[in-house]
This record gives sequence, C-alpha cells and structure tokens, in this order.
Amino acid sequence: MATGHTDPQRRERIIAATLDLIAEEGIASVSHRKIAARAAVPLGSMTYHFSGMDELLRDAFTRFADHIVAVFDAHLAAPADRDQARQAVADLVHVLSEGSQRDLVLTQELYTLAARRPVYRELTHEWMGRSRTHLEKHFDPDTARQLDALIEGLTLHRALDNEPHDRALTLEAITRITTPGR
Amino acid sequence: MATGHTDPQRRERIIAATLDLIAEEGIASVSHRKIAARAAVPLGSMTYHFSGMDELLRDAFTRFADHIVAVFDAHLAAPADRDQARQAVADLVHVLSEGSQRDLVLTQELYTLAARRPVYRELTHEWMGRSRTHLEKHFDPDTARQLDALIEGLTLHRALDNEPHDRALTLEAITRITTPGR
DNA sequence: TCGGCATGCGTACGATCGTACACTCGACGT
DNA sequence: ACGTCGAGTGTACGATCGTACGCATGCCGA
Repeated sequence: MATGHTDPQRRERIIAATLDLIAEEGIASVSHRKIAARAAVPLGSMTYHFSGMDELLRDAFTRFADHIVAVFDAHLAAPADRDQARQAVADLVHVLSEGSQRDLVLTQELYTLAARRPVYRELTHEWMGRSRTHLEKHFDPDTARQLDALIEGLTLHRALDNEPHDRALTLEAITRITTPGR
Repeated sequence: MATGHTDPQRRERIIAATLDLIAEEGIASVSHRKIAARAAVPLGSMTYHFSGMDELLRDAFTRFADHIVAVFDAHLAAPADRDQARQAVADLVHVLSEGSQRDLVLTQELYTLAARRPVYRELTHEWMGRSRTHLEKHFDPDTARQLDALIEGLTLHRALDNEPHDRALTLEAITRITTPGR
C-alpha cells in the first residue's frame, strides 16, 4: 500500500530508531528488521530509503555527530573569559559523562568505527575541529589541543569509573592543563 | 576424527584468531565459522572449547586486557623519579597511538562493550587501576588520576588525528597536568 | 474521465548464522 | 586382546539475515 506521497518523517524515524537500537544492543546486533519494527515502518522501506546497511549507518552516525557538536556548541560558545571557559569545560565533562547512557555508548561505537574506517573518522574530525575552534577563543592553539584531549580522557574515565571523580578534580585538571609550565 | 589427547594450543589459537578478526572486521561481523576458518580448527571445536559466543568474547577480551596491562607495566614500572616518569608516560602515549592498528581498534571495541556491559567494565577497571598504581609511585593520587585520564585522551586524539601532535606537545601536556596549580 | 507513472510496500530467495548432538577414534586399564 | 571411555568432530536444523523485485496505490496531465 502506498500513501501516494513522500513522507519525510519516515527517513528521520528510521535514523532515530537505528541510533536507539545501536545504543541499546550494539552495532553487532542491528538489523534491518529490528530497526523497521522499532520505527514502525515496513521492512521494504529500509531498502527504499537507504541503499543498504552501510548508508544507513553512515547517515545515522552523521546525525549523531551533529547532535554532539550541538552539545559542544551549547557549552563552549557562551563563556566570555578564560575562567568562564574553564567552568564551561568542567560542565561539559560532567554533562557528557553522567548524561544519557545513550550518547556515551554511541560515542564509543562511533570511535570504534573511526578507528577502522576513514569515512567515520571524518565525522570525529569535524567535531574535534569545532571543539578546538571554540577553545581557541580563550586559549592558544597548543593549549586548546591539549585541553581537548583532556576533555576526552576525563569524560571517558569518569563515565567508566565506579567511583567517578568530583567536579573539583575536573576543574583542577583543567586549570593545570591551561596553565603553561615554567 | 579425534587425536586422542587434549591440545592446549587449540584454545589459544581460537582466542588469537578471534582478536585478529575483531581487529580487522569489527565485532559486528565475527562468527564461529570465520574464527574457526582463521584458526584452522573445525567448527565443532568452537562449541567444545567455549560454551558460546559470549564466553568466547569474554575470554578474548580478557586476554587482550592482559596484553595491554603488560604494555603499561613495561613502560611505567621502570622510571625512578618524576622526570623519568613523565618521559615514560610520553613514550607510552606515542607507542599506543602509533603502534599496531590492532591494539587501537581492540581497545575501542573493548570500551564500547564496557560502556554497555559491567562484565567488560571490570576489565578496563583492572588496567586503569594498575596504571594508577604505577603513577602513584611518582605522583599523588589525584594527580595520578588526572594524568591517567590525560593519557587516555592524548592517545585517542593522536590516533584519530590526521596531523598527530608531536612529542613536545605530549610532554608539555604531561608536565602541566603534573604541576599543581597556584 | 482515465491512462500512465512515481511512490512505497509485501514477500520470497539464497546465504549465513549459532548451536545441539550423534558419532568416531585413539588411549588405556585389565 | 579387547572393551570402555572421553576428547574431539562433522553435520544438520531452525532462525535470521540483507536485498531484489513485482505489484498495489493514488495522483496528475490530457
């Protein structure tokens, strides 16, 4: 049965369902059928809207990367001086590490893909680049780079840790990395 | 056909083949059959040596975690003072990030599993704990914790970066994080 | 009014999967 | 010499997979 006209919602719903499913069960166990069921679309829609599994995954992670970039933007665009920037970075780390399990898992899945396939690496480059650009408004390029890496490490460790470190430690680390050595 | 006696090599070969396969194609596309073919063992051996896919993966990643712990030990056990420790950490970051693609990918796969399943998180805890213990020989616990996170971030960013930062930047970051703020 | 066509769907096919299980065969005790 | 036993294997089964493709449906130009 055809509705006669394009339903622009379809494509979006499929992508959203894909990300949800990956977050819950892992890339290893996604399938056209499971996604279709979750998005409440017929199986045939899968191959109609996406040329294959690969395209679907690329589109899904592209959308996810956009989402993360938005989170970075939201936190890092506002601060007016170095000190506010430090606070903002600390906030970011804590939001990322104790925010939705979903984003955490999806980030890891994306990194895993990025470690193997250049197509996905480009997605991570975009957001690393954007992040650095924000940081460079308040710190010199080298410092921005180091701080960016620190954000990554702090977020991951905090997320995986059984006894996550508190905000004071996060801020101390940020302060140290943004203070040139003697 | 039975050889009549246990072949202790079998199990190891299967695990090694599993890790190789995961590194090359990702967890999403491992299968008993592919592993068996690569390890040159009959399909039946899979279910004989391992109760199922889950056990196989757990054993494989346990072995991998041991391997990574060994790398950390090799680098972090030797240094005698803070300055040597800083150099050693810089070495470690560069070895990890430009060493085998295999280890890099497997690390990401493990983190991805860890983000979702506690069983795997324990594996990462073990090595994070071991790493911190080493670092605490030269730095106070809080600093060790921050440094540990920095190692993670620097390694990942360096690995994914198109234009990886040089050793000087790594060392500068390490120096800053290990220098208490004012 | 009505034929053609784009949109979207149902279904079927061949491949591949994990796993169970009956079986072989060599080693060893007697 | 030979029966027994357990380590190890080949194969078959049911489930699930991705994808192709013929067809239903309703809109639009003539």
